[in-house]
Amino acid sequence: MEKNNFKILVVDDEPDIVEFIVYNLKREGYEVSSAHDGLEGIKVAEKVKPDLIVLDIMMPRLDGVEVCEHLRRNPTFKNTLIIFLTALGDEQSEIKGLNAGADDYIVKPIKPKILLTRVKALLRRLSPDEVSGKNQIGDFIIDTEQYLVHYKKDHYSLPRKEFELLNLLISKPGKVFHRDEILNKVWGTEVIVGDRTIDVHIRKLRQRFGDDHISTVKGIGYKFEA
Amino acid sequence: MEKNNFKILVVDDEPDIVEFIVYNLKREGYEVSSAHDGLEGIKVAEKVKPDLIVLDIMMPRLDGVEVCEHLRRNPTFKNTLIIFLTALGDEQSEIKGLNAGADDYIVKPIKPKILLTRVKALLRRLSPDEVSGKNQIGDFIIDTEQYLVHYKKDHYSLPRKEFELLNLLISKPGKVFHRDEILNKVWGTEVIVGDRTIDVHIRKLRQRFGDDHISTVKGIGYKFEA
DNA sequence: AATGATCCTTAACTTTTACTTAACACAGTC
DNA sequence: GACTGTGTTAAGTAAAAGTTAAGGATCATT
Repeated sequence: MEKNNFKILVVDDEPDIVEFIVYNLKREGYEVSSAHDGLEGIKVAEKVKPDLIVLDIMMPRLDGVEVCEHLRRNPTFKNTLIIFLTALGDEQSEIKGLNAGADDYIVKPIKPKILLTRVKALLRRLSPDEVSGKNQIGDFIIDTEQYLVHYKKDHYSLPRKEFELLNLLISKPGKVFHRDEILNKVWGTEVIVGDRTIDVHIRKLRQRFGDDHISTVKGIGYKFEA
Repeated sequence: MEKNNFKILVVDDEPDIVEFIVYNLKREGYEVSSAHDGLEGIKVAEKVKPDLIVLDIMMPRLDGVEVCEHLRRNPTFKNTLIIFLTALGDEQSEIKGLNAGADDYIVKPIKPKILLTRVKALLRRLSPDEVSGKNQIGDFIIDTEQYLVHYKKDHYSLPRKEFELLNLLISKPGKVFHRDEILNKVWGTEVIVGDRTIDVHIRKLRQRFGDDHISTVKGIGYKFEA
């Protein structure tokens, strides 16, 4: 069981279904809470501030669409992901749900695999900074797992700082990274290094891969040219 | 037809389906391009940099899942939304698709309403990011993230003060900015510079973009002409 | 623990670029 | 026609980044 820190709230009036979903989500390492109708759902949501809510549409007291609309009005939940559960073929609910601000819906009966992949797909969007795996742009492929940079059919094993600097710049091609930002993300907030340190590492990257890929924006910082 | 600036790419090997989807999206005001197989899809994507891609899974040359995986490796497309088209009940593709980094999928046969509400739901999530960092007026686009000024299909990398001055004036087209105000906002309160300094920077901007965009209000300051 | 290799940071120096100034020209106003 | 505010230009100055080599830190190897 991998560890991840996402909080998920499951709201449905049928206890069996809640249990079934909660069980599957917990097995994946999510932190799961639950509620059994719309009103309770809102209360729990306000308390635990989940990253994602699995929300049944047909419920007593307050249906899923209303819950969704209510939550979306609150800035706290503007970026909370919401997945609806709908009865098979209920196209109307589906449209209403998405219009109410939901991010996805799943048709009952629920298949665990489908549920989990969709949850994962949505949550991935929540942590965009994560640069795991491979990162390709132009002639470059950055392999963060192996700490390797593939460039034009060759591959290089860069020193750590050089690698992290390049990886940072490449993570958003074209974006100008302020020197402060670079220091924070590559060197961390605690360490204080001199002004020329960044330059020296930039220079090494330019020596390796040519001057055309990293450009200077004077007074601001550096950027990777797409 | 409302105006929105989102670019959508449709990739499917069946011309009828492409046409059908393109027609529906265009009616909503989206800027739509299309491709007829995976390889072409990637090429077009790299050219137009769409905000969202509607991607068929079953295609010759390169199937949708592969296209998706390829694109996701490139930081440029890290936040590009991807919707898969799958045949009815093909649960395996669905899971593979979402694992490959898709944001949603739609089961064929496609119903326009479903397609459009889902497209809208996904794009809504994108908007706040898109807006920040870009400022468009007339022929100008100020990109503060890349520190670039796009002007009539060309782009310029201005020195800092010039950039900030232009950005200030353009932030409220038509408004007259007092010289004092300009000094405060661009130069800061601490620094004291001579009278002619502003003029010189205004002049540089006029040299670059022509005299028609920035006009002098004698005794007061300058303004950007909309 | 000693060795050697690699990597990181620094400091001094050079180069480049951007910014400011000063001197003067011009235009409109009283 | 003196005054005020802005336009223009080129030259001087300041600031940021580039470059280099050297010293120290770190790490793997023996």
